[in-house]
Amino acid sequence: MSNTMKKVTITDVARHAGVSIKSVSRVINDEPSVRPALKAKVDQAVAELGYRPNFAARALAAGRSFFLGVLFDNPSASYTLQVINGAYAACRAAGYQLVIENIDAAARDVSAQMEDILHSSRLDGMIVTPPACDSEAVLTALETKGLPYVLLAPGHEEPGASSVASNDAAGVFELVRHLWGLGHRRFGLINGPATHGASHWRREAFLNALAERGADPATVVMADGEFNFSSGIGAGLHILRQTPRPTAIFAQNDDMAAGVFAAAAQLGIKIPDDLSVVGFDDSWIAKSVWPELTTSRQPIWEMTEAAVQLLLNRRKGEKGGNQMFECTLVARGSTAPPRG
Amino acid sequence: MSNTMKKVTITDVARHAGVSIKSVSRVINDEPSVRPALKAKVDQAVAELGYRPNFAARALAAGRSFFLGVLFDNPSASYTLQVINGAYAACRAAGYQLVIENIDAAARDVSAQMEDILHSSRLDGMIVTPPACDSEAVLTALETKGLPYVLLAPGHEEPGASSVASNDAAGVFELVRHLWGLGHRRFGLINGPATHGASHWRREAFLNALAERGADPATVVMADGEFNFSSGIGAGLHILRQTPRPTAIFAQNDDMAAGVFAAAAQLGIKIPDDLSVVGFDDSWIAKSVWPELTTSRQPIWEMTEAAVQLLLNRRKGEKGGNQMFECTLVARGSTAPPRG
DNA sequence: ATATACCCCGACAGCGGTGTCAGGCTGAGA
DNA sequence: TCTCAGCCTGACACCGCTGTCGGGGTATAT
Repeated sequence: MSNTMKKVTITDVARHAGVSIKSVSRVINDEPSVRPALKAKVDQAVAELGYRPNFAARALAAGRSFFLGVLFDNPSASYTLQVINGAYAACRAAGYQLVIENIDAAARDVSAQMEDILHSSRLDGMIVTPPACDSEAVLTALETKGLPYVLLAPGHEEPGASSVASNDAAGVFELVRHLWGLGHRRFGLINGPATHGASHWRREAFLNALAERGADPATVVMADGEFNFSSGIGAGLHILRQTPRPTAIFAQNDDMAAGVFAAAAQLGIKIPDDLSVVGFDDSWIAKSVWPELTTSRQPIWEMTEAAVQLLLNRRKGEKGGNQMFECTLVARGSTAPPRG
Repeated sequence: MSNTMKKVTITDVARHAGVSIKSVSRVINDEPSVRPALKAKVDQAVAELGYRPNFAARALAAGRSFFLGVLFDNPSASYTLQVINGAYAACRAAGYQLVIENIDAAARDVSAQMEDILHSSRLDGMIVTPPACDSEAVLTALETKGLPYVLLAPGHEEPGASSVASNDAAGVFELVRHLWGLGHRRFGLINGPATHGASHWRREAFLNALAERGADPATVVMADGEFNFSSGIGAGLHILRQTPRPTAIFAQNDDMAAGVFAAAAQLGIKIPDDLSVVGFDDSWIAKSVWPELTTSRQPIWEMTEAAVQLLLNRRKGEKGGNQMFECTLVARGSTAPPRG
């Protein structure tokens, strides 16, 4: 093991193994056509010396940085952190480093921000999270810079772009099946902001699923939110003051669903006795309310790992693809049969 | 501006400005003894060519990486993200990159994990967040590697180490003053885990503040939590079932305070009418409950920025220091005079 | 005008790897 | 046994920037 502190370089390894530095380099990089015997010698020397390649030197010589970036726009705590964790794990496993980048896609100077980010940190690739992945300016910047990127849950079909998405529609269908099965017939729906693609397709999926069961979509009480807690309160209050009051509310993400809890508390409405609530994402907040929130789990971790893989594969010349992940129903305490 | 795409190197700038590359380097690095006229020429050339120094080359030549790490152990969403954001901003401002590192300080192989992290990513410094900052193994690894580090809210006095802390005691005193002023006399206290230094001193501060006002600390109903939501529920239930029931509960962080909300809801206890609740940190969850949580704001952003500065200054040979930040009371809807 | 410091600036050698390319070794075919 | 691919391996330049150090310029004193 590495008793040796202080920088061991490739030259040391080469000398120790009695081969050339280039050969060591080949072994390190898993290049083809390296005879097993050579590889063994080198591997042993590496182990004995505790050698670790120097990032900077590799980056400089190879012209790549071994850095992958994740671009965030809306730092919604739970979602963001899940993405970070997933990407982090995948990166480390691949010998890459993860760097976080933030922009404000709503601002006027998006292009300048992107220019700045892309220029200053020489990334090998970038994962673009919603809603940045739907920003024209962001994609253009990426494109002109020629940086490989993969879109996470993009709201639109980008011709040649790689993407990783979740089957939200199926997830929503499950949710509806669940609620319908419990006996609910009067529904409330809280949409997300129009800038997020998810807002559209989750709404469509919800209304379609209802229609499929013979319900009249026109009876659904809708309200708009911002994918955050406080907007959920407002939307929740709006919906819960309708007559007849819905017995179940679908909030398009967990944060807004939590807001509905607050709204219900204010109005003295008990969950799940008087009202069932479902969210979407199964983010951290879903288990931070009481009763815990029934929701549809989006496999964010897996999706992010896939995104990293896509990025790495593109380096090897492979074409990017479009992967789809399934959402799964997570039934918790916030849903129950309607009373009466 | 930079119409020019494709790598502009320091050589290009030097040629364009009619100076040597070393002079450009000097200007870039703000080295002393550079005549204004020279600096002006270089700056102009840099601007005209849209030059950005290459990270890898700088890192390789200078023997530093321009990377700062933040070490996390307990990915408590809100806290973690606030730290990341603060550190991110400070890093970018200083021309550094931020890399996130996770470990499991409770695991047996902490040393191996640290070894791995420290070896593979050649950081220039590291910010160590709680509770990792109190892990013997972590600090030892840092020390033997000789990597500059700064402790964020450490639970103990580490002789030569730099640290940034918040004045939790004062924050807790404020909280007590607030509750006492409202008329509360029977209190509940939810502690954090023993591995966190904060658990100890927040408890002491709370009991002292009460004693100072003539209350008998022995009447305080205590329960232990884990600094997370669900443990807050359990602790809350425990406390709220006591007779006589406390009229106010201090949970040592916001997550557990939110748990108390859930516990109260289960027992049909109304906040703030029947029970006042206060937390600590003013993290994201404080505004994700209803009524919003009265808490003590810990200036995490500022603290993190300070930590980065400390790290950067140490590079310049300055000695590290120990900075202290004040906590401020944030009165929201979860506190009110006790009923009756 | 000349000497004496002092202050700037430039030439050059690496930092630690990787890409290129030529040469050596291997095994198959004659 | 000799020839000729074909597969491995090694020598070397170079990626873009910074540290060192010596030379030249500038200002001040004489």
